[in-house]
Amino acid sequence: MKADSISKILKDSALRITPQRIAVLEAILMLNNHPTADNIIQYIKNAYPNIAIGTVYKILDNFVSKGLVNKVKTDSDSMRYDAVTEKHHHLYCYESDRIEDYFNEELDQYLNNYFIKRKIYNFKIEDIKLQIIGKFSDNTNK
Amino acid sequence: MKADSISKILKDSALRITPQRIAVLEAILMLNNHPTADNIIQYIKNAYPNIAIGTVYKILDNFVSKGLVNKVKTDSDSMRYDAVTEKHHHLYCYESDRIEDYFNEELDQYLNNYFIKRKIYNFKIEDIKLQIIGKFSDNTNK
DNA sequence: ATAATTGCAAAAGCTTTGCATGGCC
DNA sequence: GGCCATGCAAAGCTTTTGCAATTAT
Repeated sequence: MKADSISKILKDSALRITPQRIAVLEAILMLNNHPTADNIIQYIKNAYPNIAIGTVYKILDNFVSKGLVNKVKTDSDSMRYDAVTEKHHHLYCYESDRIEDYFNEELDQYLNNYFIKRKIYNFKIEDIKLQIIGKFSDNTNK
Repeated sequence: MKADSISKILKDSALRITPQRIAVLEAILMLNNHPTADNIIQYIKNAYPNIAIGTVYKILDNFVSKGLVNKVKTDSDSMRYDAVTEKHHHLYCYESDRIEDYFNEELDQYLNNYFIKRKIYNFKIEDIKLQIIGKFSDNTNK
């Protein structure tokens, strides 16, 4: 992805355009396995040896609060980040650390309708995310 | 819950019965909002001022590996623990930190069947967990 | 008896914070 | 120019680790 299109994404989110922000966003988009902050920092360091860890965390928080990036919950210590903002679910592989996106509008529709008919007492649903746990049949890490 | 029944649970899981383990398991069962390790430690300290933090973490790991307790992923820093081992999902309230269990066998059946018909390429599903995000209508924290 | 568990304290992550410097608009 | 973002280093939290002492079986 070109720096131009990334700049545009930042501008559209009313974020000041800085080289660090471009680098972080590009890293998340390139590293497709839902990178940790550390993955991102390592990736950036090639082109950008002086970037500060704190800066990356601040940028990530920033992106999250603007809805540009989402946090992905995992069982392990560190938070992972996801630049795909369309509604989707996740496939978790318990063998590798791989997490893949899973899109299925048909199922989302079904679940929406299901919970309209079958309300949960005392709870107003805003979103439903599936954690689909299992194993990839190949062994690549993409 | 009586110490007797808790001892039985430990014995059934082939775990050595110690006062610390009884206290931890009792705490998880009593604190119903999916407690953090720290919640558990605070709870235990009343009756048991000298319990070591490291011990509680070791006990929790132990319980998790025996399947007595499950870890619950959240957006926040700390892991939470769940003593309910039957298949269930979670309601996450984004306002409070409340997490409630949600059981629905009918829906589980449907999802099982759905994914038998509609396989995910390259992925073998072992379990599906719903994260149902929203808001409780009351304001209690139970 | 012996093997596992505990307590303690230190250390190891990951993430946040404060503040002076520098850069974007 | 003014304000916001960055770099740096320190500190905060949660969790893990190692080891000697203690306890369960």
